[in-house]
Amino acid sequence: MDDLLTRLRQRDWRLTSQRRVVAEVLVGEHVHLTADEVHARAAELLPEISRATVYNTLGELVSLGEVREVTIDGRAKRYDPNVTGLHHHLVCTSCGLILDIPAIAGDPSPLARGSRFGFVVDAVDVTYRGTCPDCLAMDGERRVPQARGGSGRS
Amino acid sequence: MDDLLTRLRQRDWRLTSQRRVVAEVLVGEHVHLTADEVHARAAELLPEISRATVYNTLGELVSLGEVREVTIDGRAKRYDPNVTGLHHHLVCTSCGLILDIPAIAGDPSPLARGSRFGFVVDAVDVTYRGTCPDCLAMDGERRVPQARGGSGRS
DNA sequence: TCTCGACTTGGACGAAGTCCAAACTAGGTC
DNA sequence: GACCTAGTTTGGACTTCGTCCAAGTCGAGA
Repeated sequence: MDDLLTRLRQRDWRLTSQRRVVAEVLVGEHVHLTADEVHARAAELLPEISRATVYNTLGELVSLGEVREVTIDGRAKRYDPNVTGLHHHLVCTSCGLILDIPAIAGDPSPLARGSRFGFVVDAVDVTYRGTCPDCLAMDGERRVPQARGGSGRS
Repeated sequence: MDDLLTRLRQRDWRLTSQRRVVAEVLVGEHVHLTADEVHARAAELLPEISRATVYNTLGELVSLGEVREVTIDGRAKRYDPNVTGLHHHLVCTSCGLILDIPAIAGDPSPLARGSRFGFVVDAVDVTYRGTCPDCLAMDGERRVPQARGGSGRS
């Protein structure tokens, strides 16, 4: 966390209390929060923080490469503080659980694939969709799908 | 196209003119249209068709497995009529071009990856993001990014 | 401490998508 | 062909997610 703040300050990022709180929420939670969830968590620490500021700050953290933006379900974007290791996402379409899984040998190679089509590729998003162990166990029982936001260790 | 309509009718899908038009637009265009684009195209053939009907019909085609829903940029969902062959998407972040590229040996194996975590995986979305040849050629010239919706042969 | 430019705020706005009740119609039955 | 009914469509209201803007605030260098 302190590392992050130091890095940001080094890049002329003015360190306001709002930005600090947003960064804390993201790094502290280790899950994939939506902007609204970040706002809610941030507001617990700093009640007067505005939605616009949260959006601005998230956008900046993304463009600084400190946070990764993932769109899992086409609804709200989610913010993933895990940018250090290349990883993919395993998503439960029943309960919304999002798990980070490490990329392995044999996973798609960006450069090789893109170059065949003249593209210069700089990122690959891989999302596996399926059903998690818990939902599989619940089997026949009808369950109202609910967003779990991802308890994946990021 | 006729195959599609036959398949749908066999599944007790009531064949209305609205549904026929939406299916025609999707299959005819072979590109990745947004719901709004589908509505605009459909309205050329059937001016009184409503947005709600287009959304309903797209949702049904997706749940029937005749169309694939892809979220490329976190904005509008896009609808991909190519569900026959396993393929990935190559997206130009500069102009919005979307290209279908075939999956190849060495691409992620859904079942194997998911099972390590107790998941039963039924789909994988792979999106490569980068810059297309045209935008690379335009190089330094500042260009207003615009959605090209994807001219990829689906 | 002062100053200034970057940052924050709240509210308006816009795009994408959903919901609902009323009207309509495809397709089966007679 | 006429009738019937459940499934479909419509338009408009509504929700959610996100962006924009002008005015006010504040971090950090001088």
